[in-house]
Amino acid sequence: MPELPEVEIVRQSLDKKIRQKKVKKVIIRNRNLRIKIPINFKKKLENKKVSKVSRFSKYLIINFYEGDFCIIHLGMSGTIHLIRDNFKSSLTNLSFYNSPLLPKKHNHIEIIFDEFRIVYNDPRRFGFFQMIKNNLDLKKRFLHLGPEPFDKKFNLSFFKKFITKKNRKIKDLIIDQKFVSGIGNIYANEILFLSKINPNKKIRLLKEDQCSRIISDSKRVLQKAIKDGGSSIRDFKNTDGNKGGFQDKFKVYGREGLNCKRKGCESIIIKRMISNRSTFFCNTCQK
DNA sequence: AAGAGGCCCTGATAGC
DNA sequence: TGCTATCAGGGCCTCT
Repeated sequence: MPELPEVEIVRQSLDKKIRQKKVKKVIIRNRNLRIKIPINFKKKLENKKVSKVSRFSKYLIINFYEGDFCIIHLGMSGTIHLIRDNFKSSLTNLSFYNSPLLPKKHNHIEIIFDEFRIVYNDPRRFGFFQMIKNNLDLKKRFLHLGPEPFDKKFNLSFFKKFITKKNRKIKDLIIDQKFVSGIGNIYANEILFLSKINPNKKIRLLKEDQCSRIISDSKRVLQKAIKDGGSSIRDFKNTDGNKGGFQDKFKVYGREGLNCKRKGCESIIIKRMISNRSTFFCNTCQK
């Protein structure tokens, strides 16, 4: 669920809250995430001061003045919650668990600042936290990933390098993070609808203008999602991506059996499995 | 060696 | 009511 736009929205609100703040204390409630939280994790975070929160692809990056970084990936179901601590004594008791904003189960990590804490919740445990010790290691960490859709490197000549003699379906290519990073299943569906390309289309059969179209529509769809989601968040409410405004604007995702939204098209949206993911499209206007 | 498919995990929902 | 099956899909892994 959290794809690049959702992660960017979390980044913006998190950055506003914790920039220039010092981590006072870390509590590990449950170490079991995709990467098990190591014993020394607490030590590596405590007493460090946040310079900013950045992002690459679907990864949040907490930058510290000490020169190291904390990467957070939300996986499928990770959410970050801001809980205000009204009393200093709440550092040692659990009264804040009465907050209606905080789920009762699956809270894994708490990072405590003065007057508030952020709580990482993740029922399915596909997310993870990881400390990175310096800039060089951070670069290495993302070396296997393709450019973001907004990157100048994501252009026609780059695209064409990936399509020679390939028997892959276009849907499979654009959710491949080694090709372009940040696009997940939902936005892949939306991008291909906007581009009028059938998700089953073999990439070797794509015309040049269709490649260009996919490139520009990727940028367009993600940028609009960020704008819509960004305008709907205030303060730091539940950062579940589905709470943003974009889900009402899906043209195809989740719309199996409903009318195609393209003007003049009278077909209905169908659902097929492609690359083991649900794929929604109009078989009439997506060629 | 590219591409298909499986696995990790829990919650929501469907069907009997 | 309570059971089982299926789906959700990001990233990584294995198999052919």
